[in-house]
Amino acid sequence: MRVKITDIAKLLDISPSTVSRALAGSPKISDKTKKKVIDLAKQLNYLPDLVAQSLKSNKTKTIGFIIPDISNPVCPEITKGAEDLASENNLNVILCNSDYKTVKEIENLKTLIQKRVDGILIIPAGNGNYLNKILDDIKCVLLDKKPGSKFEKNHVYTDHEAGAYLATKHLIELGHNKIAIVNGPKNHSPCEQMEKGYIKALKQFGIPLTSEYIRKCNFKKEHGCKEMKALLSLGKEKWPTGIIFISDMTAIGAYDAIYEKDYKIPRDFSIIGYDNILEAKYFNPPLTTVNQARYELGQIGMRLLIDELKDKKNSEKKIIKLEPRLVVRESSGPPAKP
Amino acid sequence: MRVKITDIAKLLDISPSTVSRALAGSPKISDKTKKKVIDLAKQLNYLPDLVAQSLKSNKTKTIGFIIPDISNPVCPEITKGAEDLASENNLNVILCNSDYKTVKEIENLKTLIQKRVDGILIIPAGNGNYLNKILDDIKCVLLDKKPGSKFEKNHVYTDHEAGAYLATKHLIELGHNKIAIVNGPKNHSPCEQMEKGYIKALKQFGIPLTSEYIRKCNFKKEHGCKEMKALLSLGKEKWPTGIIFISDMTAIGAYDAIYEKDYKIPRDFSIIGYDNILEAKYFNPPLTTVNQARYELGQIGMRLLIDELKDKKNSEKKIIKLEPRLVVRESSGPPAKP
DNA sequence: CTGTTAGCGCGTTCAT
DNA sequence: ATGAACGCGCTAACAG
Repeated sequence: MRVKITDIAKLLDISPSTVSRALAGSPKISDKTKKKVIDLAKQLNYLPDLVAQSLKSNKTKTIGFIIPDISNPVCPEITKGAEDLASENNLNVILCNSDYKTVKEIENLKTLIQKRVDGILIIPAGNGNYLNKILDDIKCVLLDKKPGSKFEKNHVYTDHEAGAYLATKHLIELGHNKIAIVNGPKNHSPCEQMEKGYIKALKQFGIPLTSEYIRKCNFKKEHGCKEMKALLSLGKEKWPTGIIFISDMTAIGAYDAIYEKDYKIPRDFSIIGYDNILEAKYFNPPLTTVNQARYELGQIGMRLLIDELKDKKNSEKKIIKLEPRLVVRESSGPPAKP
Repeated sequence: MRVKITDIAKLLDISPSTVSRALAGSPKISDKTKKKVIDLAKQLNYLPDLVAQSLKSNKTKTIGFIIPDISNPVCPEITKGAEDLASENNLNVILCNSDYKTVKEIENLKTLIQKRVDGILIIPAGNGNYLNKILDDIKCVLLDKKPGSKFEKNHVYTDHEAGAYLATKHLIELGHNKIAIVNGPKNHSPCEQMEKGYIKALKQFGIPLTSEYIRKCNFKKEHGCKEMKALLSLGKEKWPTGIIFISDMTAIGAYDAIYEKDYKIPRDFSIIGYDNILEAKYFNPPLTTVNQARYELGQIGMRLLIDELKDKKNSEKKIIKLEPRLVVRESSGPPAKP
């Protein structure tokens, strides 16, 4: 059995509240009793029961953290940024994967609320518009989702519209005019933004949209490979010469499809990824990509949440936008002359 | 204010215990009251307070999960394996990073115990021998640590001795006899095992040990780069021609050091990594490495823990050993002829 | 300075 | 089939 406050009280023949106060360092307790209590507690290896404390205090010192998939290479650093700061503030993090499913996300949310977490950090699986009801009066921060017109929550997000715009413009300036985007699923906030940025750049440079060049897939390598194969099957005349992928992982899947047919990058296809994962620099050829500050995203999100936890009066919500940055490497170049 | 059982009771003019029983589906409650209660609960969006339940039941439905660093590319998949299974079993996971520091690890452990987690999954930061006292009567599973002679806990680990042996033997069979290992820090269980495997292979093939060829560093890219530079500074005569790294990330750091001096892989140096991260296949050249089943490690660990949670009688502890596998790619080849 | 009492929200006796 | 009373471990209000 674990030792509790009443055990110490009995052994010392004092009341439980005195023990509690002594342990809490209350100034009203004599130094003598304080010492007695603290010594015995140490000796018995007493550890306060945080569940009981939570019931009383209405605080759990625990944060819920919901992300799509920790094995997506983007997530670990976001998580680390959040966890590091939580740890510094004596907070623990419950990690939940939604697997990009809003149903699972909502289940996770309910459980977290039942566990009375002090706050929630969430990267929405979908567009996140459905979250306002559930999150209601929970302190929380939405990550990587551009806030809608009526935002009621804190937001930290990367300007993916700008990211996709930069990538598209880069290809256009290299001389490409047949540019495809292999985007993520519909109804996913960052992907919606990326499509906007892509279209904005094309329009700006007077390049007509081609519906076959706007494709959707999921975030894994295999999906990128499959979409690249679909593009290849369009026939040489209609091939896009520059392709932007939703993630570095899907881009690397495209490498597979391209090499399988003995084409070359960037001679035949310029490939641009997204995320700038650590390994992108070492791909063959090194991948041109859009860098986003992942650690900061998590860290700033947790910062906002912690600020809100400390803040008694329910002050105004904050929005923080992070700027992505194009990283030009060798997977992009001018298109082959016909 | 959140709605609680007593609220429902008052509105229905029945006792809290009846509500509690109805919600729990007790057979002693009439179907009529049951329906009334359940309907109202749904209507009021009642969610039971799990903190209060935990205090009563001594169960938190929460697992503590301590790893060195979620941003180390090995960890996410282990975590996913564990979390997926936890999720299926209505368990949540509190994620803690020890940052490879035993001090932080022990702090995390204490907090988790105070939060009364049902069990703990841990990848020890060091050799883990100090853990027996603290974990004492906590249900837990040690991950990626070879059990000592007197094991009192469940263990799931990869046979890193075999992994390093395979890598070393591969280099020897290619014709190398100057083989270095850039290992992880001392007192780290997997690294101790790897050194054993390396030495075993050298001995078996009658190759003498060279102390300068046994190096230690940390797990990040930069550390691998630094150690490779140190090896390069040994001078051409003493250069090892084959080098085994503790991780794919440190190996890729070595690529940097090698390319900086315009040497070639594997012409001048054969490089072998460890882990087989998803991206290793796409490095330039594709990295020969040792594959370990990461998702399975986490999953099997959680399986064991869940089994132990269900098991009333404190049954015997289990040890599960996973076998690594050499993945030969193009970063390893015969040494250059003198 | 210290002890007594009460209550956080729930489940579980023990009554009826 | 239902209600009253109690306790999980801790802290805070009240009393002295």
